[in-house]
Amino acid sequence: MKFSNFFIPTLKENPSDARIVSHILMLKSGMIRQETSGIYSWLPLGYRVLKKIIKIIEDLHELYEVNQILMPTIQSSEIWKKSGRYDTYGKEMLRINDRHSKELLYGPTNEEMITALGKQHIKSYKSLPQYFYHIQSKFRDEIRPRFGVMRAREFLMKDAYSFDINENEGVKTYYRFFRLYLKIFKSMGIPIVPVRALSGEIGGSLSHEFHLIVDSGESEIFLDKSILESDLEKLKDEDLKNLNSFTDEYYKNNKISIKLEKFRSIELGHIFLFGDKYSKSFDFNIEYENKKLTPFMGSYGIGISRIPAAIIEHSSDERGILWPEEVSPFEVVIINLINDSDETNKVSNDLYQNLKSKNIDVIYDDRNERPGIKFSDSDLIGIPIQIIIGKNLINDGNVTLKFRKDGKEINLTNDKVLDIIIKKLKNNK
RNA sequence: CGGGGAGUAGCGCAGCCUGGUAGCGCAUCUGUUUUGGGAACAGAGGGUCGCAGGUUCAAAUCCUGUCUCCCCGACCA
Repeated sequence: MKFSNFFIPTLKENPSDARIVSHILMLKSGMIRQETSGIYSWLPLGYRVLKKIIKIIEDLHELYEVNQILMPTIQSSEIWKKSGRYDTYGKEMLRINDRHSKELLYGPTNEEMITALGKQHIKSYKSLPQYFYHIQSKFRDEIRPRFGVMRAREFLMKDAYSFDINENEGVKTYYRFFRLYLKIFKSMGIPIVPVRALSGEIGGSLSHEFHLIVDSGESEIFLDKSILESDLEKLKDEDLKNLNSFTDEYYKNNKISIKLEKFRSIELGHIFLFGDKYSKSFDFNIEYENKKLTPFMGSYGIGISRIPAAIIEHSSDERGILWPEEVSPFEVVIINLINDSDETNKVSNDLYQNLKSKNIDVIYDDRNERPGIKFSDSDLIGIPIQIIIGKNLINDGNVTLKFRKDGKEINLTNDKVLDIIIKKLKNNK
């Protein structure tokens, strides 16, 4: 993408409505636009980040043999009456009537719908286990939306659901998703911490949340610091179960007496093993060894649209955002400082075309703007690698490779840049 | 829902107390000069002052109602 064609309404001044750094930077960098309280449009820059996150989630769910589907955002009240949650869910649920006065709702989650789907189509125990997921907008009518997309009312969520023949198998599936989650966040460059949690509204016995530790986080967690350094993917199910890390709620309710450290954090994922709560209320039964079997279920959520904000909370400086390469809207930005030089134009353009042909996400700042503006925009939007092309090219045939995170600069002849960037990005993949 | 704050040009704000018909910075447009860290000068365009009603010769300003947004608290990915 050329910067001159890229729609990116950046702001020079801090928006008056934003308080926390991620909200400020997302508005300033033109990632999002508020439509009304707690409801946002994703503009090109923001949507690119979102799509990177979605791609990682999709690829890894595919790797874990989870079926991707797409359920509707609008649901009928009937299935919610069946589970009993139409009454208990409360005002968080946005209820709508259609022209025939039929009661509809904008789904806050999909346990009921997936259970109805399972009941209709899963007819034999031999087809279990079954795993499904989808990525879709949800609506929860929060009492007070805040912090931009961090606590929005409409938000994008990945929610997966599992059906197993019994609790034993359900627990295996649960830890399968647990590991999948560790892998997903690792692939996004996010140091995630799993914590034992209460199940809340969804119900059930086993539940974990996946948190990112940041000082501005809304949640509080208690944990044994050694967890932060250990490679959790290598642990056995049993060890994952016994990790010393808890949500504050769980910590207090269960009167945990071990000495643990308290951190502020953002919840990015939540998994539940809730058993037959929904399959039972839907009368979802399968024949098994001449008896009835009620599938054992779990659900596994990731708050996708919250992730970009969480990453920014975790990683920014006074100039702007610092994206991890894995989710950065672009991997490389080419900054051409001299717009009316044939030489810099040619080198910039060639490099741009070459990087694109190697499938590297590159944005080329070809605007007729002053250097200061180009530098500050690049820093603001947080692209990890900058290639600066200007005077040095004309004088010495050099371009400058600059890393957003530490500001380190390397001068190279322009024929070497391509190889070095390709090598660097490949090493991290 | 309780408590607080705010709606004036695309963005950030002043003006309101003490009514006299709207201003500043940034952005935008034109021109000239600039160009390795948010340029300078000259000129130009842009506003139903959130909305409705009232008071008044006259309302951004006073009064009443209403809508929206933000912040603090209880709820949540």
